[in-house]
Amino acid sequence: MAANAPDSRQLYSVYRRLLHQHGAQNWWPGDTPFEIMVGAVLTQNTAWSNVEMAILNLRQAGALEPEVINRMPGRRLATLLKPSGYFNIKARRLQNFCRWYLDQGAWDALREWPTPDLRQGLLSVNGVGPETADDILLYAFERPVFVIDAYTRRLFGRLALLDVERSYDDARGFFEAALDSDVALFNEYHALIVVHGKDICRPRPRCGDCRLQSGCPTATAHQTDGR
DNA sequence: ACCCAGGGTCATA
DNA sequence: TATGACCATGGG
Repeated sequence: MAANAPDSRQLYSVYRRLLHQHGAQNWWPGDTPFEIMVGAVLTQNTAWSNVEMAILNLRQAGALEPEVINRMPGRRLATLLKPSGYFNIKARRLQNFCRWYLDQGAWDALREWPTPDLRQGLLSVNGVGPETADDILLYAFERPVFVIDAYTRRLFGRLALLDVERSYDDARGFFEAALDSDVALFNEYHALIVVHGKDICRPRPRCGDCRLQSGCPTATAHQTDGR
């Protein structure tokens, strides 16, 4: 039932309100492009506080470099990743990514790739899906790509600006068509959506009768959308 | 003792 | 193509 035609004014209005409420976030929380890429993989369905512990482990082990991650035994890597959860899968995914990253010539080569090619390359890695790829494109390679995540769907779904059922690429196209193609804008907007989601735009409480993962669709009595 | 978190892949129908 | 199972830890 949600309106789906891109509406620039509404999207910019929401952006200004988020910025006013939360202040500039200056993302991504990570020092180097490669650390950002690692964080993007590790944060899949995982609280960032857990990811931080895993990245700290990697740093202390001198393993925040693709060559080191690649030649490390999978078991050893999984141990370092333990606090971030899904550590066996993530160890494999990180090594898949690092192998691809080095095979393509690492940063100096990849930074020259056109965005569509870079996106396809990232998606070709087993363990890198659309959101992880776009995190990397936007925050590491500074390409104007609008990241869609669970917080984005929840917030704009509740604002009735976005149909929650739309596909990832469709939802991304919705934002990219309505907003100026601006890296700084996309960067800050997504960061604000996440911060707002953690603080204010909470998940809907479960109704007790059903066990749907994202909350009972009929349990509408809540005051968690924020203003 | 729940519930949730900045997803993605794979097997099945 | 569409749903479900699975992955797993730390914090509220």
